[in-house]
Amino acid sequence: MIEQDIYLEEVESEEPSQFSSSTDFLAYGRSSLPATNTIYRIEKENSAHPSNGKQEALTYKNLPLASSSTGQQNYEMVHRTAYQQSLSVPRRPSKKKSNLGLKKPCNCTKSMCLKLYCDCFANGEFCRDCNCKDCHNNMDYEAERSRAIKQSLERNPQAFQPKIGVAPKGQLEAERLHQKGCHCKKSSCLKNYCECYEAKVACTDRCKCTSCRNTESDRIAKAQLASARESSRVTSASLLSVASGSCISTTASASRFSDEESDSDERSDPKTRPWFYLRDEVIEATTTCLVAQADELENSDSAEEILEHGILHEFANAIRKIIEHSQMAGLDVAQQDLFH
DNA sequence: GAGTTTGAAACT
DNA sequence: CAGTTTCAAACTC
Ligand SMILES: [Zn+2]
Ligand SMILES: [Zn+2]
Ligand SMILES: [Zn+2]
Ligand SMILES: [Zn+2]
Ligand SMILES: [Zn+2]
Ligand SMILES: [Zn+2]
Repeated sequence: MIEQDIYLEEVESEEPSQFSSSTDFLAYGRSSLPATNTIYRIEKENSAHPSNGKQEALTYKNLPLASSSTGQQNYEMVHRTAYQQSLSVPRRPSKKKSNLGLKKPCNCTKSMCLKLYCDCFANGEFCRDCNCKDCHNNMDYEAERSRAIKQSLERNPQAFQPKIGVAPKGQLEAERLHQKGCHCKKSSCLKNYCECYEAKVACTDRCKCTSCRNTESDRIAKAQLASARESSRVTSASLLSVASGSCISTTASASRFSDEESDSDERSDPKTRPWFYLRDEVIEATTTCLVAQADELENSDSAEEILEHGILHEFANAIRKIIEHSQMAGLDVAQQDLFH
């Protein structure tokens, strides 16, 4: 198992350059076929495993087979595309943030990964590092797989076309929308059940969704709200930072508490310093409160001014509480739970 | 991890 | 084409 994995890595690094770069036809969700006339035949060869003579390992070759002047989509081309991508689409590392663009393993159990239910198959990829059971989406079942591709294309000639239009090079946002549209009924198109929402695009008139909250105007409003929240969050945090003197500041109030003059820790009592009471936890708790306040106000159709007012009020409350606690000259003043 | 919800794909 | 079933992922607890 492990040995085979290593060997496949070797194959990947040896041969991918024979194919055109995948970036030409990678798109969200699905692959589009490269603009090429050449049809390749994929050959499977059995060869001894490099580190284990008994075990068979696979190597794949691409051989020019024919030329098509039409460029018409057929299952052989899909086949080739799949192989290209199986080489070029990076496997999803076991754990990593921002998995965008990386193939994520499927978990199919009943489709043999030969129906569009399977994301790997639907993306024109071979299953690799998947958790599927009884998987036939690999070169061991080349014929069956080709038949399945052909079937899928018969049912829907667009089956392997990208569902979301590719943003053309120069034109931004041109038609980066769902081509067929969704048919959501209960998600308001606000959960990843919705293909539009999942692709981070707005629903359009192509969609036949009911009670949609993923229209273009919905998205704009949401973005504005988020940016307002973020800016207020940053403002709050920076205000607290300035107040604590952790910022190099030219303001009088900050320089009054400047730490520069005192070289030694003992020279001035830490308890007289703002930063002693405005530790990271306190700042974080305060920020959390402010964000929570923002969230509350967000629901009541808030003009942005009202929002800022409320947040400022909450900020004043926080500062007041912090000062109260700092005046209790106890040993670990700031360690008490401030917001209970 | 188990159980539920969801909507695309498949089927009739 | 419409109605139903199947399926795997998204989600919930
Ligand atoms: Zn699968
Ligand atoms: Zn898979
Ligand atoms: Zn599979
Ligand atoms: Zn939707
Ligand atoms: Zn939609
Ligand atoms: Zn919608």
